[in-house]
Amino acid sequence: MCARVVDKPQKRLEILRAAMQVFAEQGVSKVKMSDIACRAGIGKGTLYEYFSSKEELTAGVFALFMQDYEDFVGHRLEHLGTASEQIKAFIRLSFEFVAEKEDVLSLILDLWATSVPRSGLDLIDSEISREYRAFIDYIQAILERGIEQGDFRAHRTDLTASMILALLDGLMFQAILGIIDIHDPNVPETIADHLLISLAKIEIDN
Amino acid sequence: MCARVVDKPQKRLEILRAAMQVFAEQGVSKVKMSDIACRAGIGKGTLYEYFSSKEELTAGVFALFMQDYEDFVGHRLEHLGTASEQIKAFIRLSFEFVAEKEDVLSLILDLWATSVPRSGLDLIDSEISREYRAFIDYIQAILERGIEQGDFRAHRTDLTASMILALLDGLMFQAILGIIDIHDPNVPETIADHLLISLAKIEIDN
Amino acid sequence: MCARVVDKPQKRLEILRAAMQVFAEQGVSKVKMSDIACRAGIGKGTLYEYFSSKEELTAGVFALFMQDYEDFVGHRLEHLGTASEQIKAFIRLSFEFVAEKEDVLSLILDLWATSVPRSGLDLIDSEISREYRAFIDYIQAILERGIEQGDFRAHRTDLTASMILALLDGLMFQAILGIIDIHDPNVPETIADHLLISLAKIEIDN
Amino acid sequence: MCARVVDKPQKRLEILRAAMQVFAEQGVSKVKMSDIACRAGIGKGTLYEYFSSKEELTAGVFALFMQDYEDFVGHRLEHLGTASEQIKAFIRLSFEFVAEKEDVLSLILDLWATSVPRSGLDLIDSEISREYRAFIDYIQAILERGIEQGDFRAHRTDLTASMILALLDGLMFQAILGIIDIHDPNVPETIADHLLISLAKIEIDN
DNA sequence: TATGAATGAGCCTTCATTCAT
DNA sequence: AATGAATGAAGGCTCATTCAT
Repeated sequence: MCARVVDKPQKRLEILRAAMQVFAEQGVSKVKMSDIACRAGIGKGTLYEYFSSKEELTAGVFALFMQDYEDFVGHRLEHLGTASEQIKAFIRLSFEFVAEKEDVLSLILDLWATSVPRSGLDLIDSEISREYRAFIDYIQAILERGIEQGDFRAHRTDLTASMILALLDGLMFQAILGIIDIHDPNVPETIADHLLISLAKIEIDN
Repeated sequence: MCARVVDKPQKRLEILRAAMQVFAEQGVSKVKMSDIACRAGIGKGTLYEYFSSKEELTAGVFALFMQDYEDFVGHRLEHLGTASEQIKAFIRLSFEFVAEKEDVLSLILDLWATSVPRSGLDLIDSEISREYRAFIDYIQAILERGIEQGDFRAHRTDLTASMILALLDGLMFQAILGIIDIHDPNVPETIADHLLISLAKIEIDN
Repeated sequence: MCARVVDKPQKRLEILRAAMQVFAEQGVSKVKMSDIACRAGIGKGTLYEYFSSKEELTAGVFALFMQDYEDFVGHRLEHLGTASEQIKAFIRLSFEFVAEKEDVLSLILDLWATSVPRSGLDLIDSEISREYRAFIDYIQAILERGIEQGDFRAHRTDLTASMILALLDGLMFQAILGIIDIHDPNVPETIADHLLISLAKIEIDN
Repeated sequence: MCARVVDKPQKRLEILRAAMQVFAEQGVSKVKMSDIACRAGIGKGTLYEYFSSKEELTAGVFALFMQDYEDFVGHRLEHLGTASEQIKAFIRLSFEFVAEKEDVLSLILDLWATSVPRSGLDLIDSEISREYRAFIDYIQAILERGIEQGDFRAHRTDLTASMILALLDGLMFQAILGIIDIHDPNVPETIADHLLISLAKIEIDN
């Protein structure tokens, strides 16, 4: 009769948020579509109005998580001055992000596991790889600028960028396992210091 | 009088190796018990003579992987001299290990995803956590000795140990994604250099 | 807006009736869930919308059978006059019931075998025991009233009640084996006569 | 080399006794061949030296149980005088038998359930039926003799024989359920009294 | 548009039976 | 004769997906 007006994109987002929670709590492979529907407060069949399969929904959750990270970090980095400051801020913001997202932190592991090329979930894995490379490029660009501006010594910035992200990833894993305290501000501070020391121009000069 | 003689521990190991391969190729959750049996060249039912469930078999695979790593790295580290050398060797050996194990590398991600505390697989998760902490302690001990011996400046060795492992973990992830080349000897070299620079006593003195 | 409308209790009953048939034909342990689904004209998975396991479904079938018996016998007994008449009617109705239910008669044996305390099927066994005792109490009450009213001589009514049910159970077993003819009206008649003779007040008086 | 001398029939019997125990404890369908082998203290494969299948072994257990009953009751009945005494003794001995066999009592229910014609276990079911009819014939012969000798009134002895066995079967079931106390000597006494009253010549005369 | 009842392919696990020793 | 490791058919149960309402 009369078409109820539904904000589809909005509802889609709500579903993704609900799914993200449940995925984080139980792990992607243990979660049933009905669990997600239940958490989202909708019917099981309705999920399929927004996502054509569990795989697509999963990909959507992962994409959203990456988007959250980009939004969280990206916006606050742009107006910063030196490359050093940006690197330091990047590390700090990354920690803040995971601290804030603590409840869905374990999702990252599933995200990683799912992103390995062999998995049938091609929707996801190519996406992740691309996003990941984009982050590396982003960091690398900062490093390059740092070298240009005399902040950093010249070096293989691609490797350093990889290192920085690797460091953050690995620490997130330890945070999930409860090995490091994600809320301790000393941690990102110390990490950043170590890093900047090894990048500093003065080291080489000596 | 007496039945077929079988080296049970040996066969158990063969099954684990077969399972490790299949897990790496397809991901733990996609692999069927029949796949493993098939790869191991035995009947499906025979698996249950050695493992009471898929979960237990999975735990066994993970434990074996960790054991492989410990064996690979541990044995070659002991006879080395200075702490610096040991750290450098640890990084290099870790890279060598993953380069050698390239075919089962992606298993690590499943291992991690499975090891997050919430997952029902308690057999695994406590094991992983414990193993992981043991590694950190091991590195930390090297660092402490390095400080005593004047190789390294004084600092929070717990954090540095965490960092080193995090770095290696994160890089392994990138290796799996194909972002870094695990066979390039420059990578561990550069990583180690960065690290040692940031730990070196002389930097601070200056 | 709203999903398919289904009379769940009604469908549950239909499934139980179908299962009852198949159980009677092949024996509980030989019947597969898929057999039941097939007979009920539904999909295998649908069974699990109504029963969480084969055990629960089995318990449901048994409960239904007992219910049928209670309904069949109970309703027609109430308006009868003397205790003698009621006992006689109880025996006759029990025979009529099994004659009518001839097709599912053999189910009783499975029901009994399953109801023995040791079997894991606790859902069933406690139920059966309780129902059985209820029947005994019911008969005992009739006997007590018969004594009060001078129909029967005084005696241990609990034992007699047990006897009466035992007799009926045992004869049902023989009916299943084809040893007695359940349709012969002389059988319940003769049984009842024997019984009433042994209960009659006049015997003792003499 | 040298053939070990084994008393096959003896060992066969030991296996049957072991199986009888386990069947009684867990129910025929829940018992695994390995359980029986374990209880019998032999290897799983050895069972198949004595029985070609689980079905045959099960049939053997049931036959043994019937044999035990026949032996227990039969031998002590022969030298008794009147038919009344024999009937009374038969009831008492039946109770004594189940009291003595209390540990394997629940086996009877499985025996019955298995004996229903439709069950695939044809080995067993025809056997049971035949044995059962033999018992009825036996009782009937006693009754006939009782009539000839003037102990009992004339009546349909086939039905009475059925009744007597039905009564005993039904009471055994109640004993298994814990409804009657198998050790209470009043029970068989009372049962027998009821029965003999209803059979007595004098009743009819009056 | 929303729903949840229905479905059946698919998987883990069991266990009677076989057979090499 | 005795054994127990190996097997694979079989069955209970799950869950992503469909579709009638």
